[in-house]
Amino acid sequence: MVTNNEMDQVFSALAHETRRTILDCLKHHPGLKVGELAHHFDVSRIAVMNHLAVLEGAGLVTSMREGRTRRLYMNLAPIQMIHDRWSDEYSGYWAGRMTSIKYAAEAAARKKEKGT
Amino acid sequence: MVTNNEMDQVFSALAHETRRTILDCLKHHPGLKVGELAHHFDVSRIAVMNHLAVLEGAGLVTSMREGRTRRLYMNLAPIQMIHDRWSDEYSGYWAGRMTSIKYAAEAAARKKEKGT
DNA sequence: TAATCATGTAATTACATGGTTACTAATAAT
DNA sequence: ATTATTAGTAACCATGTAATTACATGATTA
Repeated sequence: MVTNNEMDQVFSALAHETRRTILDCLKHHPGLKVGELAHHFDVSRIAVMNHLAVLEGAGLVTSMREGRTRRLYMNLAPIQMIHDRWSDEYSGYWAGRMTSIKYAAEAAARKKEKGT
Repeated sequence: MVTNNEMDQVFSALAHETRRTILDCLKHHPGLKVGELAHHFDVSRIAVMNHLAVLEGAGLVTSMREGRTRRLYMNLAPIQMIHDRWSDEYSGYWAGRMTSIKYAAEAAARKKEKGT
């Protein structure tokens, strides 16, 4: 089962570009250390650590101690679980790929109009 | 294309139980009016309207004016687009369903331990 | 036209988030 | 043993979020 609280944590973890980029880093470089990871970003190491705490809280990042360092790993299982549940719950409501592309085009057009 | 900003909006829209429940309501009752929707919740009508604004900002809810009322509809296209992109980007990194179930069991166990 | 009803806006409040700097703790290296 | 390195904690600040109450707008209906 996946609780509402867990969903809150997973979705808000994903709702920040830096955190999504962290996941992407860990995808490409599994086992990265905290400091190494922090180098990839403009914000302070502390800010990155805060983001890590959010990701770990959501279960999206796991880590293993190794001396005075910590090795970090991405874990997509929580997303997978939400995905599995939603595929069932909303099966039949998903638009086809073409429909969603059409929606994207319309959204882009709307944004363009706003700009004038 | 789906921009980082759009992803931020979609994920933070989904990161609140009330908003997820709103989507669920609109799934079951498409064309619901604002006031009718608000009745389903404990919080004030204004709070529900704020949540609606967030969902509309993310493109997850659309609406059509009809006299003095507004009819609301769920739109899953933004989620679909993110899903399509991630399936590509992270294909190969998804754990099998069994693995994610195993993860869930471990998470539950960890939580139980903490409680003692 | 006046009364009513469905929405929407403004102002306010409490709390959460994302960031900073300064300091602490613990391991490794000289 | 001292020093440097890596990670974590504390305190703080600005901004954003989620909720509230009170008021405003705008369409129906009596």
